[in-house]
Formats: sequence, C-alpha cells, structure tokens
Amino acid sequence: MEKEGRISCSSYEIGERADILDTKVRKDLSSFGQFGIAGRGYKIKNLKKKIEEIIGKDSIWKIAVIGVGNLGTALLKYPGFKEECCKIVLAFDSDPQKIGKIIDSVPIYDIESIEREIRKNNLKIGIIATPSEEAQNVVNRLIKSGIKALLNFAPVSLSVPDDIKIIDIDLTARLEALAYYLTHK
Amino acid sequence: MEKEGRISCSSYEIGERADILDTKVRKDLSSFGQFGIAGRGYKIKNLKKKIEEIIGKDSIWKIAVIGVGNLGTALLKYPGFKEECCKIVLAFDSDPQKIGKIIDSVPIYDIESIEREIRKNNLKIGIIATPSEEAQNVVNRLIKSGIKALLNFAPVSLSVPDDIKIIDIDLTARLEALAYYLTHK
DNA sequence: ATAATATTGTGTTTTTTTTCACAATAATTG
DNA sequence: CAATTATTGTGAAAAAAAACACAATATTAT
Ligand SMILES: NC(=O)c1ccc[n+]([C@@H]2O[C@H](COP(=O)([O-])OP(=O)(O)OC[C@H]3O[C@@H](n4cnc5c(N)ncnc54)[C@H](O)[C@@H]3O)[C@@H](O)[C@H]2O)c1
Ligand SMILES: NC(=O)c1ccc[n+]([C@@H]2O[C@H](COP(=O)([O-])OP(=O)(O)OC[C@H]3O[C@@H](n4cnc5c(N)ncnc54)[C@H](O)[C@@H]3O)[C@@H](O)[C@H]2O)c1
Repeated sequence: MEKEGRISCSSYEIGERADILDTKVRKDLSSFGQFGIAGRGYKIKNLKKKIEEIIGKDSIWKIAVIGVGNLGTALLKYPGFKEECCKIVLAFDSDPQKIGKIIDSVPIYDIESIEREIRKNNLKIGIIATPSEEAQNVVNRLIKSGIKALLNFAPVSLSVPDDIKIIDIDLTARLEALAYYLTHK
Repeated sequence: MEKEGRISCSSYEIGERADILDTKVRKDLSSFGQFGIAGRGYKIKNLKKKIEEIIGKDSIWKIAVIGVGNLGTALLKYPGFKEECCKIVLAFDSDPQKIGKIIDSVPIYDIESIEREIRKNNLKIGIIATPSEEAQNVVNRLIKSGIKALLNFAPVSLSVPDDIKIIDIDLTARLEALAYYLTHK
C-alpha cells in the first residue's frame, strides 16, 4: 500500500489483502498496542514502523547459508532479503569446487571452519540448504557455534534443544497439500 | 522410518518426530479412518500407503513453473519432487535467452504460449517464480488456462477466485519470524 | 489361562482462536 | 452543531483445536 502511494488504510482493507477478517487484524495488532485511529484507520507508514519494531527489524540480522547448491545459490543471489531485516553474510559448503568462491559478495567457506566463522561473526540465524542426510549434523555444529534460529529446507525433521527455534520449509509437503485439495474439492 | 528398516511404530514415535503429541497424531488420522492396531501401533508401509491415498499421491500431478530465474531453476533441477507425487513438466519465461532451453528435461516455453500449453497438457498445478510485479498477471493467465492450485514464491498477496487454492511461500516473512523469536525470547 | 504391557480410537474437557457485537471516537455533511 | 459515516479496540460468545482420560484390544510373559 505504501508503494501505491496510500497514506492510510482500514483493518478491513488489510484483511482483504491478507484474506482474513478485519476483526482478526485488529485483535492481532491489539496484543502489541493501539496503532489505529477510530473512524480513520491506520497511518500506513506508522503501522509499518510499529510492526517492524515488533518483529525486531530495527536490528539487522546477519545470516549464514549452509549448502550452496541449487537452492542455496538462489538464496545468495536474492536481493529481496537485504531490503528487509535479513542479510546473508556467510555461506558454507563441503565441495572444494565451491569453497573460496564469492557469490553476490557472500564468501563461501569450508564447512570445516563453520564453528570458528559463525562464532567470530556472532551469527544467530542459519539456513539449512544441504542434502537431507547432512542436515542433522550441520544443525548440531551450528547450535554448538551459537546459532539460535534456523530455516530448514531439507525434508527431514531435525532434533534441536528447546531454546532453538526452527522453521521448516517443506516444498514437497506444500505441493502435496495442493494435490490433496485437488483430489478432495 | 521405512528407510530405517522399521516395520511398525506408535503414534507416540510419530509425534516425537513431528514434534506433536501422540494424541494429535491419532485424532488427525482418525478423521480419515482407522489405520492402527490397538497395542501394536501402525504398520509403517500400510500407513504410508493410506496417507498417500488420502493426499491423492496415486495420481501423478503434472506441474508448470512460471519464471525460470534463480529460484525457478533450482526447482527444475530438484529431483525430490519426482520421487513424490509431483512432476514438473513445463516451464515458462519471458526472456528470449531462456525460451527454448531445456533444464533437466523440462522445456522452457515462451510465456506468450502459456494458455495453449497449459490447456494442451491439462495441467492443474502451477508454481509462481516470477518477479512480484508480474505475478498477478501470470496468475490471471494460469487461471484462464484451467489451473486450479498455485504455489506462490512472489512476496505479494494475489487475488484468485474462491475455487482456486493458493499457498504462499514467503521466505522473507519466515526469516522475520525467526528475527521476532530472537528479539522476544 | 491369567496377568501384565503396549497402544489404539474416541468421548469429554480444556485451551486457543476466531468471530461477533458494540461503545467510543474522529471526521464529514447538512 | 447535530446527525451521519467510518472505523477502532475490546469484552463476550462461538467455534475450532488440542489435550486428557479411558475402555477396548492385541501381544507377550508367567
Ligand atoms: N532445489 C530445490 O528446489 C529444493 C526443493 C525442495 C527441497 N530442497 C531441499 O533443499 C536442500 C538443498 O537442495 P539443493 O537442490 O540445493 O541441493 P544440491 O545438491 O544442489 O546442493 C546441496 C549443496 O550442499 C553441499 N553440501 C553437501 N554436504 C554438505 C555438508 N556436510 N556441509 C556443507 N555443505 C554440504 C553440496 O556440496 C551442495 O553444494 C536439500 O535438502 C533438498 O532436499 C531443494
Ligand atoms: N531467489 C530466492 O531465493 C527468492 C527468495 C524469496 C522469494 N523469491 C521470489 O521468487 C520469485 C523469483 O525469484 P528469483 O530470484 O528466481 O528471480 P529472478 O529474477 O532470478 O527470476 C525471475 C524470472 O522470471 C522471468 N520473468 C519475468 N517476467 C516474466 C513473465 N511475465 N512471465 C514469465 N517469466 C517472467 C525472468 O525472465 C526470470 O527468468 C520472485 O518473486 C522473488 O521475490 C525468491
């Protein structure tokens, strides 16, 4: 909406775009504070800033990608993350052909140096883009190095301690959800 | 578990791996039928087959990828989909440099031929991997061509009719969820 | 054959999420 | 300046999801 030049909007409009009810938009926001004006709605700029504060976008989170294959490379080349709070600053791979290369100004390090580099740069977020078989081992090393949050593309369920947040992106499962819809609708 | 050579398992074990309670595993399965044996658990092979039937994996779903950039290419090269119910059979791009190429035996067609090719091949699932600005237009054309389900990687909310299923994969939003966790835990 | 153990499927309860309903408020119109 | 309109924030109600509790059942051990 900001890009469209809009100044303010109602919870109804937000809900329309997010495909949820206006009342849910307001209830959800209300758990963080009061950001709107009765009868007028929300100032888009202001609401965006408030949400960014809530998310923690003010601090820039530096990220490591493990596994620079098809998917890892796509992530390194994606400029969209930089525009948000997240910046990929390090990558790791086990393939000697890839180690030492730089993709979009992100250096690819030897996986064997992962503990040292993660600690040195004080990274807290890691993205798993290695083959499934390597994922648990990589995760163990990341956690030992101080990583606290993980985005996992490998289609395996990884065990992590309770204080580590892990979000799985299982694309095959998502496609299967579409297949389920098609067979049952 | 099948790969590990296991024959049967309990709902407790499934829950442990999926990080949910055993009782939820059983309740969820119970909405499709009774697949277990009291006191013995589930036969892994059998349960897998039943779940595949529920999802609709018996029929192979042919898929089109629109936008063969960094991400689209990674998807085309991913062998994991073939092993499941989903097979990418067509790709589309607007870049003359890419049109006509074949990646991992998937031909890249001109976006201008999208309606014809989708209809001809009777595809029902599409993956959006174009820039955000193009996404809505591409979706409109896909729906006109008979596509019923969409996986969308563009970080925009797309409008589709009620009978079209769309699943959004917003990676930036997922990274922001990790940032939120780190700032608030 | 009986007891002990493991574990399912489901009715009931609890918790969480979503929706409803409306008073409060800000701006606009007549 | 009163009436009308738009829209928020929130307590209450409804709906949905998750967890609990346990009878039923299959197997193994005694
Ligand atoms: N490509 C996709 O579209 C796609 C889709 C869904 C899921 N995935 C999953 O994402 C992950 C990556 O997929 P991909 O297609 O990029 O695979 P890929 O084989 O192209 O890349 C894997 C990379 O990891 C590196 N690697 C292997 N072992 C490593 C280790 N121990 N430490 C560090 N690096 C290591 C390899 O050298 C390679 O560069 C896989 O788990 C895959 O199942 C990918
Ligand atoms: N690369 C990533 O890791 C990543 C991460 C998050 C989100 N995304 C999103 O996924 C989408 C694709 O990302 P990407 O990095 O592959 O981008 P990209 O620029 O590398 O590729 C986009 C491709 O789409 C093609 N294209 C443009 N207009 C088209 C049209 N009208 N019809 C058909 N093809 C068209 C381009 O020629 C190009 O090949 C974007 O919306 C991006 O925001 C990508």
